[in-house]
Order: sequence, then structure tokens, then C-alpha cells
Amino acid sequence: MTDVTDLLADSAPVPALAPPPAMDYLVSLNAEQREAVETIDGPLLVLAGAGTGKTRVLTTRFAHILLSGRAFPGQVLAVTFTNKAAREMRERVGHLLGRPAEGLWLGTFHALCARMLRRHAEYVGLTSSFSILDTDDQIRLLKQVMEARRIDAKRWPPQGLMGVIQRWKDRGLTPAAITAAEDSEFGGGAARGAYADYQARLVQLNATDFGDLMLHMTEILRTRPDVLAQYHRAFRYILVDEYQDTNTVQYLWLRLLAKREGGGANICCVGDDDQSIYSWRGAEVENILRFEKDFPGARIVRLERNYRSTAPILAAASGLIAHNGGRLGKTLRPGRADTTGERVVVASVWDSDEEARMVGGRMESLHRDNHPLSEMAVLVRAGFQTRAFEERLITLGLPYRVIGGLRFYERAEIRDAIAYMRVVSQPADDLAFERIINLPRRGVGDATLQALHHEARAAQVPLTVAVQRLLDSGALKGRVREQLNALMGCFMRARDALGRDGHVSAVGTLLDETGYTGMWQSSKSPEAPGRLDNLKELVRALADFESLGGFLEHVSLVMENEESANADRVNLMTIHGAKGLEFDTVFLPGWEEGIFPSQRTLDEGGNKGLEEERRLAYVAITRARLRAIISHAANRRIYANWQSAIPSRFIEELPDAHIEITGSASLAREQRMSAPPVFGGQFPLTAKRPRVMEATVIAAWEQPPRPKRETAIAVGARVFHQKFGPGTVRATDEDRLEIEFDHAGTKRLMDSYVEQVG
DNA sequence: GGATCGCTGATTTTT
DNA sequence: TCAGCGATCC
Repeated sequence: MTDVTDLLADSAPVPALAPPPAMDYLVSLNAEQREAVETIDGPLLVLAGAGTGKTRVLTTRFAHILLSGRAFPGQVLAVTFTNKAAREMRERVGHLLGRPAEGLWLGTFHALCARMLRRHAEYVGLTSSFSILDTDDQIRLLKQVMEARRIDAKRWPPQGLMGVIQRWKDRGLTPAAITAAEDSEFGGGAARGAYADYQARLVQLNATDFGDLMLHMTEILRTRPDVLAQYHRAFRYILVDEYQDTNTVQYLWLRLLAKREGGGANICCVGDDDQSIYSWRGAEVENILRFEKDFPGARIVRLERNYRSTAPILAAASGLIAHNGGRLGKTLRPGRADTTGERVVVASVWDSDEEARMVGGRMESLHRDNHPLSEMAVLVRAGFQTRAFEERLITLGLPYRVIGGLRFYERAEIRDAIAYMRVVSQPADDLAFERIINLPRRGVGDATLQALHHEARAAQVPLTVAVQRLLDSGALKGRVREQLNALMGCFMRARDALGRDGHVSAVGTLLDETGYTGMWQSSKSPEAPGRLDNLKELVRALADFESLGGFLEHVSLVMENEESANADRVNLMTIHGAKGLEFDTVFLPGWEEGIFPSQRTLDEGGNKGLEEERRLAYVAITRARLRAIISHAANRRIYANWQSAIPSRFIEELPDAHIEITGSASLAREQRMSAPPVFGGQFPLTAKRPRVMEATVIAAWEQPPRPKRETAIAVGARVFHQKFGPGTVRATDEDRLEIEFDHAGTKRLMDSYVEQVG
């Protein structure tokens, strides 16, 4: 069990007593953590502040339940929000057990629901092989529904209606449960009907969307006492991570599973109301605030000792979050030995360019002092803000990665390939079939597609069957006939091959025979080789799964980026994306009114919105172990023109004693008070005591204006760009190049983006 | 089927 | 400003 001790040693206080050997894992916990682990019976809420060892408590509790013989692995239901969290929990529980953790009901809400729903699919009109649609498919399906209902897609964007439907699903509302009063918010009363149609179409397609996984399962548990009893018998203990992020339907699902006749709900929820930042996705902080009422006799354990951050960082974060009302109330206390530390820096800069230079400069200097780049992160409010930093880092030659970009499974070629597989595994999947029916080109135009739809509707059959019927009846002619005939043959052979040769070979052959791989092989696009690599990788990944069905389940539910190794790179991401992560040094740019807090949130969400933004700020600061550098620019370019910006109110809310103000911008009091907000919003700005920022400190990172540099690349030179491929330089302007790309048109780029070739 | 034009809108996105 | 779309034309 030596590796267990290693595993727990990361931030544990030294044990006071020698433990009985079997209970090693308890001794490295502090008193509150231990209480949270050992309070086994009855409902328990663990309020775990940032960096207080939440995951540790959850995994140790899980292991403790098993090791103390209270339950077998299959009798514990453990729920997380992310696949990453689920994986981490599985690994750590395995370590504590000293063997791989198998047969666990451990996973994300959606993965667990999918697993259950495959067993009971018939209760909602599906078969166990139902498809799980991605966002793309959802929108396409909804567009079809709207068209049929003659809802003007221009006036009522499908995305908007999708949002309405999803919020309904988040709240556990089936179409039948939507009242007329509830309906009026979209499309003048058309939403309810569209929702009903959309659900009906999903059943026809033998498909669900993400929301359905929760909604259907909750519906089944609510209406089928026999099914519910089955799970009551199965699960003795329920563990829930990130409880503050649960939405209503997730809450209902949990409550159904946890509450049984004779009481004794062994549910343990871990969360932090101060880190609730997903209300816009349907999360209800009220769930955690209401816990004691929902589960009478519940115990509450607070974890407040923070082992992650220095004292000034904790003080700054605590001071900020104290401005929120209606909290359950926790105070982070430093648990680290090194309780002194650098104060949180608030840097005032002139404009966004200077901000990027400041951040880049500090990164370079830290890097020179042997701080790994991977321990530095820039956390922004919105995705587009990373661009300025990317450009600066490219200029400086510092490697970086943007977390949360396009994911592997979201790439077009991967989705296409998956669509082929879906048709094989589930012939009723019209959306998948429509996606690839003319990819590569098979001469299927609008007219053919219309005819197919017509036939499908008339005969009440899926599109693939409609194709076969039109082939048989001779309604399809010429090239289209030939091509579709061949395509149907490919699908049939693939289904045969599945059992005979295995899914890896079957899919490989399918992609080749249908001409999909060939389409990219003959493509002259500079992106084609990369896409072919991705396809190869996809087929290779198939081998990790026992069946095609298992693989498809994985790609639907585990949409994530396999990050390229652990190279030493600076991290750029949104604050939302940083939740649960930590770094030595954290840069927090753009703390300006209108940007952070976001004007739109204030306009739409009022004080609740503001409080959520403040929680976001709290999450941002508490990501830092050693250093946090907050910055705001006095001038920022919004779309076309420059506008002056005033510092975020969150800066004023940081406790003076723990911050250090620095920067080149002399933000006079007058300017601060009179400057208009960046975005013209209606939410009143706070008229609090402004923090005077007349710091005259010229920091070391302030540089003279960058000398204009002439590019070394001449007009006429051949160059290569990562994304645009080969091209010829047509003109130069200092370090800018105008390049005519062979396949991507003419672009203006900085010379550092391209490589000279030939 | 592909190129071109013009309009629009522009946070966050665990699954 | 600029990307991403839908409509329109060849």
C-alpha cells in the first residue's frame, strides 16, 4: 500500500497518530475531511471551498464505503459532471483499493442515464440501440420541424427555440407538462407544439438528445415503480460531485433514487455554492441551498482549509465573494505552510496591446527564472479574448495551447465518418444518413432528397428504406440510381462484415468503399492530409472498443480533446474552462466594466447575474497557487472603434491589504467616474468609493514602442502556412505580408506565422 | 454545384 | 471589424 501513501501525500497534514494499517487512508485527512468521509449513514452535504480537498474526500469516502465492507462496488452510485472528473475518481478509488475499480456505477449524469436508458428504452418508445444526437443534428432536426410548422426561421432562430426546449428539459418538463402560460415566451406560442413534434421525431429516429437522457430516465423512474424499486435495491450509497451545478431534472433524478420508503437516503453531495457558474445552462444553485430541507436530518460538513493558494490570494478571493448575498457561508483559511506570499497584482494598462505585452513580458521573465510555462495560465471571460494573447505569444515565440477550441469529435471529417457508422449501426438514423448521402458527391440534389423524404413520410419508413423502395420501383434513374445502389450495397456489406470481420475492419472497408476516404485523398485542400490523419486515428481508436455500439456511445458522451501530451506550454482558456484546474501563476486580463462583469449578463440577469459574475471572478482567483495578476485596460477596441473603459467593480471589491496596484495607465479619478461603460447597458453602475489608481510606477515590463521591423521575406517568395498551405508573397508592409495562397486565396498575415520554403 | 454578395450579430458551453 | 450564414446567380 505504499503507493497509496504517495498518492495522498500531495497536500496532507502530518498524521498525529499511527493508524491501524487498514485505515491508512483516513489518517492523512484533516478533521473536517475525515468527518466527511466517516459520516456514512444519512444525507450529508459537504461544502467544499476551492482547493480544500474535495476530490480527495469524495474518493476516500468511496473507498472507505467499500473497504469497510458496507457495500459492494456495484452498490454505490457515483455521479460527476465531467468525464474527466469521473476518470479521475475511478483512478483514485482504484489506487485506494489497491486494484482497478471495476463494476462501479461511476460516471457523468448523462453517461449513467444512457446506461440505464438502454435497459428501459421501450418505456419511452425507443430501442436499446438508440442514437444520441449532437448539437448539429439537433438543430437540423428542429429546422425540419419548424419548416413543417411554418415557423419563420428568420424571425425565430432555431438556436433560440432549441435553447427554450433545452431549458424545459433541464427543468424536467415533457411537452405535456408545458402550460400555455409557460409557452408564450417564444414564437408567439409556437414553441410548445414544436417541442412536441421534435420529441415525436426523435422517437421515430430512435434517437435522443443530451437532455433526453436525463428527462426520459427521470420520467421512467417517476412512472414505473418497479424500475425505481430495482435501483433502490441496487444502490445503497449515492455520491454526487459539483452539486451546485445540478439542474432541476438532475435533482429530481437524484431525489427519486435517494428517497425510499423507510427513509435512510444515503446520499452525499459535495459542492460549493460560491462556485456555481452555470446557471445559464440551467443549473440551480437553489438545489444546494435547499439541501437540508430536501433531506431532513442532513448533516453539513464544511471544508475550509485550503491547501492550494497563498494567504493573499485566499484573502483577495474571500474579500471579493463576501460581496455576494444568500451564501451558505464559508471562509477559506490557509492550510499551506507557506502562508506568506506575493500580493495579488492589479495592473492598470493603457490599452489591450499593452495588456498583452505586460502578460507576455511577465511570462518571459518567469520562464527565465525556471518557472514552467505549463504552470502559467491566462483566464479570460470570453473566448475571443484569447486572440490578443495568442498573437503576442507567437511574436515572443512562447509555445501555448488554447483549451476549449475545436474538439476532435467536432471536426467535420470525424462527424462524417461517425455518420457512416451510425447508419450502419442504426438504419433509422435519418439525420446521419442525410449528412452523408451526398458526401462524396453522388449527384443527389434537392429534387432527389425531396422525393426520398416524400417516400419516407408516405410509407412511414426511414430514409434508407425509402432509398431501397425507390430503387426497387425504378423511380430513381441514371447516375443517382447507380450511386445510391452502390451506397446501399456498402451499408449492407458493412453490416455483414461487422459480425464476421469485426468492427474495425468493417468500418475501414466502409469508409473506403463508399469513397469517403478517397474524397479526401483526391482533395487538393491543404487541410486534407490532416483530415486523413484524423480519420486514421479514428479507425485506430475503434480498436479500443468491443463493438461499434460501444464506440458510438463513447463518442456521443465523451466529447473531449485528447490533449497532445504534456508539453511545456502556456495555457489560454476561459474561466469556465478553468474550473477545477490550478496553476502557479494566473493572469486575469480584461477586468473592465462591460467585459467582466459582462454587460449582457447584467442586462439579462440583473443582480443574480452580477452575483454569478462575481462567483466567476472568485473561481478565477482561486485557480492560482502562488501568483495572480489581474489587469484592466483604460482603452479597448470594441469591433471597429476605440472606447475608454473603466475598471471592473470587482477590482474595488478586493481587500486593499492584499493587493498591489501597478501599471502605466494614469487613470485619473475624473476619467474613472465619467467614462461611459464599454457597452451601453441599462444596468446601473455601482457608485462606490473608487479606488484611486494614480500609480506612477513604471513597471519593468513597460517597453518603449516596438521598433518597426522590416520583414526578411521578399515579394515573390514561396511560403507555407499551417492552415492555408503554400502560397506566394505578393506584397510586404513592415512585418506584414500579403500572401496569395495556392488554395486559400489572398490573406494578410504577420511574417512570423509563415515559413519560407524553397 | 460552386462562387459571390450582402446581411447580421458578436458570453460562458462540464454532457 | 469580420466571420459565418443564406440567398442568388451562373
